Amino acid sequence: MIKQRHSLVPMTELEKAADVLRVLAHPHRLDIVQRLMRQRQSVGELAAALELAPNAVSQHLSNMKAHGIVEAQRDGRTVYYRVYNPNALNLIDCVRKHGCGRQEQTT
Amino acid sequence: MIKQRHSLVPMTELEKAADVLRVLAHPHRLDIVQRLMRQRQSVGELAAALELAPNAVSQHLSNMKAHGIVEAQRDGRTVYYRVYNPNALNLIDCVRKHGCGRQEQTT
DNA sequence: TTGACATATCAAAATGTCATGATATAATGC
DNA sequence: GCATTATATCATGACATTTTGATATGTCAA
Repeated sequence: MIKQRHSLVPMTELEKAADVLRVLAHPHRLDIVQRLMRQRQSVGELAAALELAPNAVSQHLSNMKAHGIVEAQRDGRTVYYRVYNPNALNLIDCVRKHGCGRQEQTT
Repeated sequence: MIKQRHSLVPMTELEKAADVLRVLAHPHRLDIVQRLMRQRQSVGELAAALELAPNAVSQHLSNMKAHGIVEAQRDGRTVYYRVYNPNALNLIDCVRKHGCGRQEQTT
């Protein structure tokens, strides 16, 4: 078994990755995504669960949708969202599993 | 094999995760981390590789150090950095592996 | 001690993000 | 059509981040 050195991800890819990370880097949006990982939910359900104004939740969702993280599905007058991008899902899972473990720092 | 539903990560944890994600959500910092994953590097080496001013790189590093992502080690007048937080490392690996795959969106 | 080099810190302008309230659109039932 | 409910969009002030140049610190060699 030969130890393989990773090749460097090119800048264009890093920019895309940073775009997605920036969207995920918000506690409310992380919370939304982890809930959508369990099952699809409507804007209103999420707003109630997170105790946020519906328009705030709608904005977070539209932000994530624009970045391909979630997708919408309208049913009557309620709109259900689900996680769309499986890689964002992987990332979230990574965050969830490891707690993204920041040790307490000595600043 | 029973299908296990994930428990929800509490808000306090999500905030910590978001903190780290926010720091990683920058193309230059991602680039720095992926290079440090291969081997430790000095500020000057990184600055040359990224074609950035040394002070800019130093600031990125100090930001990441403050969040426990990298650590510094001085050798003479040059300061070497390496990845410190193994979970940040996992996250980066996740980003690297999957390209953090944003499909092109239809906005 | 002085000069040179490597890194770090500081400050300010430019830019970006967040939260909030007001308004707009979409779908339903009457 | 009109009222109601569910989402979405827009605008704005507050706040955070990024970039840049100027300055400071730390280390070495002579």
